[in-house]
Amino acid sequence: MVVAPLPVSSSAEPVSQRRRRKDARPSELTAAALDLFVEKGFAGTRLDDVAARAGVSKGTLYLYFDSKESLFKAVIEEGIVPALAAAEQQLADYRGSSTDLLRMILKGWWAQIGSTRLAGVVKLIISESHNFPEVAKYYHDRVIVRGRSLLRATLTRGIDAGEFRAMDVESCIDVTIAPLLMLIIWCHSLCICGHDIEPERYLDTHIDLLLHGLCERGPA
Amino acid sequence: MVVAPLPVSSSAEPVSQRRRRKDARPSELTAAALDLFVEKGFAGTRLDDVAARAGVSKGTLYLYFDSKESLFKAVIEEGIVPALAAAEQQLADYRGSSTDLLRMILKGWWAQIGSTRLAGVVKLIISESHNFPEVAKYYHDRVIVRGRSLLRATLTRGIDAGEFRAMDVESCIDVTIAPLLMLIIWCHSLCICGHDIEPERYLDTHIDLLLHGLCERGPA
Amino acid sequence: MVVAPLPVSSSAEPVSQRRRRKDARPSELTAAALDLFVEKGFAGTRLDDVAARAGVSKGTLYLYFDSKESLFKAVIEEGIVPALAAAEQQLADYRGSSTDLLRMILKGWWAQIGSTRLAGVVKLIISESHNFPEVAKYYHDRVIVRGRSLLRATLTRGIDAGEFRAMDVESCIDVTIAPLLMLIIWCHSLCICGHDIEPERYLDTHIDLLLHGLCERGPA
Amino acid sequence: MVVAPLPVSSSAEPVSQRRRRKDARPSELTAAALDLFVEKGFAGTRLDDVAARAGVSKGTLYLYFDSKESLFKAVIEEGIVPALAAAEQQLADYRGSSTDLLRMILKGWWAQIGSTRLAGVVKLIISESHNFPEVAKYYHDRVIVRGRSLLRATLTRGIDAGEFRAMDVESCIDVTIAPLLMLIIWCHSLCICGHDIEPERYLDTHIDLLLHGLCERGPA
DNA sequence: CATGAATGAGGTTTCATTCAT
DNA sequence: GATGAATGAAACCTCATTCAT
Repeated sequence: MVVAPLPVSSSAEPVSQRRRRKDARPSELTAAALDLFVEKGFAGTRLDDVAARAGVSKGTLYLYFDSKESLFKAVIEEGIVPALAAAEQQLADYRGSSTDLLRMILKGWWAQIGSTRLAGVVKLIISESHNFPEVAKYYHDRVIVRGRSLLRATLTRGIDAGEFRAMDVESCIDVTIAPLLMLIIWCHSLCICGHDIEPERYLDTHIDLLLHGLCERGPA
Repeated sequence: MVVAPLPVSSSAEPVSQRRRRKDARPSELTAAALDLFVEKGFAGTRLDDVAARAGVSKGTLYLYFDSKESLFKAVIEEGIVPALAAAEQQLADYRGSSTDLLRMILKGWWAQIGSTRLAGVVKLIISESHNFPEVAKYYHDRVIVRGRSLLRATLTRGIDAGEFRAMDVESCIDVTIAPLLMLIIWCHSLCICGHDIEPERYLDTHIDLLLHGLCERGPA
Repeated sequence: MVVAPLPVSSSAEPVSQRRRRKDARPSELTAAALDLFVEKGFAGTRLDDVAARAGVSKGTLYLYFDSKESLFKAVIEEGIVPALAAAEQQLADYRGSSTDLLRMILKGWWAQIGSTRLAGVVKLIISESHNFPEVAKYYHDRVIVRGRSLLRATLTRGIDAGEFRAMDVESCIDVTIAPLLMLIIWCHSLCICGHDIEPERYLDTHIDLLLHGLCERGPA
Repeated sequence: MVVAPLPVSSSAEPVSQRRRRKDARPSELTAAALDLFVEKGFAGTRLDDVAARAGVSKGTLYLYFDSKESLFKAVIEEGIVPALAAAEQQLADYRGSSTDLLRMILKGWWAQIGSTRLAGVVKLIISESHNFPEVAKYYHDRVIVRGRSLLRATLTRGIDAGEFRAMDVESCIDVTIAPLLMLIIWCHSLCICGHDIEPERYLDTHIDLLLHGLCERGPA
């Protein structure tokens, strides 16, 4: 029971203040919920706090979402798919070396997702998928499969072109993704405690090691 | 609040059945708690269920632990430190190439931690550290710092010996660890949904890419 | 709090569509409320549902009624009194045997009240009077007293004329009324479950037994 | 999820105070609930009040009943069936005139049910069956069907023996029962408001009218 | 007049914690 | 030492009521 995730009311006619507010509410609420779910986990988040952070009363939440669980699902759904679709489009007609393409994907991922509030969604999925199998399935089908396809195409292309060594592509995909996801987790959970990570340096090292590792004698 | 981390009752004198049972209780309880904390998260786990899984009454939990939170801390404390100490000892007097040492560390980590129930502790820390800063601090000081030292020493040794390229060691450590931690998370949270990971293959690829990436012309 | 019990707008002057609508509103609302109060009880009825059934917004209810309770009272008040007044008038100048009069009252009650939506009001009083003593008092004074008077007069007349046996009139009244009220309750509450009642047959049997019971050797 | 409706612990061995209390709890709770359900209706009854009346905390209710609804069902189930079974047994081997039998049934009903707290259960069914179809079905099958059978047998026996007129038995049953049920309703709901009923007189009149009505020339 | 978004008190339900047995 | 019945604070959720539009 989610309404109009994106209030695209670019018509010329004047919309009432009230209507504009109502259109904006769902994403105000999911934004507040995202922050708290990421911070406290699903079970640890109180709807009181979500409402307070969004600046509304507890009851208002229930005008837009049937239950805590449906709010959770809306948070996930609203977050990722649009971003991924954009990424796919952007890379579809890339011309250039696979090395550059791979570098561009990883950097782009950081710019578009990893460093934004969308990263919280990723954290959420990782933490809560055990308790929400349906959400995990949804996310798997809509995001993971497509994200892996992107990398698979890139790696395969590089191997076919002789840029990369012949390797087990499927596990290469996983090993490529893993440091990205851990970066999110570190930023969201563990930065607090002592050891700070500098994302740019971390990513550069990951890319450097990866491309060196993929190429027979290091990347061009 | 009593916590007997390891029921080392290897004394020769005969202990009564009841006494042995009492000594074993704490770790029976933390074992049950670990499973459920990993599966449902801290807030999502009910002490009823912990007690039921351990085969005792709910009240008994409070004979051994002051509160849900102290049970959580005991789960963490009991789990990791002994394992890490063993690993440090094992590697202290290693003689051989840094390449082999690094390979051995990663494989050993999987054998001693990643594939065992200790992995659940890691998952827990990752999921819940936000809500338990003290636990995160404790874990950081006792585990993360020492684990990173191990890798730092290995990488530095390899660079000094000319086996590895000169690189930014600190971020290399993180990038090396990340796939290990993600492997745990995948096994504990996401395996359910569709994409199965084969740990051995995944680790081999990680090691292969890493060593290729670290060496100027690939590992020997 | 406005209550227009009967929208008697039979004036000759033309009223605007809007005005006619406004006059009709209160009874549209009480009609919707009656249905739901009967079906779910007072506490179990949501004003949302009342408004939806009447085809107006929830706020509109509050233009006509101060509160849920005042809506309830209006439902009761609007329902019964007019019908009873009509019945009294109709029977005032009856000439004929008491047997026929009694038969006519019971049949008439079914035709005018028992089989109509007014029956719901009776059901309501029965179910909710405990929670609304004032409403019960009001109903008692306006309806019960007068209804019993009607029967008392009829029975007394029959006894005085030698048509009926001399009996305890007050309890005869109650025993006469009881099957009528239970008929309403059965139709409104219990018909659902299995045992169907055929009101005409039921009434005929009631009248037959009653008149046989009242007369020394059965009715003429 | 009801436990041991009747704590038949007449064994000689001493039971702990605590155990005895636990056995008694369910019926203490249903007794309290019955009172309030009858008085306020299902939706109008707060579990706080039920708990308070039973002298326990709100949480304790949930040790014995899964939900408000299951408490309601327990109230119904616990109440009637035993009483009816007793009545059936009592009448099974009756020898005597049908007139006396019928009189005995009606008087007995008042003594065993109508004048006891079981009457509240009847009131409840009447008020709430609309909202709880399953409960209504259960009650219909277990109570109504059997109660009607009792009367059917009696009436048929009387007609066959020539004591009663040949009549439509099914509707006679309903008309016989109706004043009993209304008596309960009056005692439980409407006595408050003015018109008091005297049950004994009311019943005598009902029986008098009924037997007179059934017999060709009045009962013997 | 009419709307329906917003409110918040109050209901049902859960669960960490206590304590008499 | 062990139990599990009892507690009550706090969570989720509902809905009568209000008020800006």
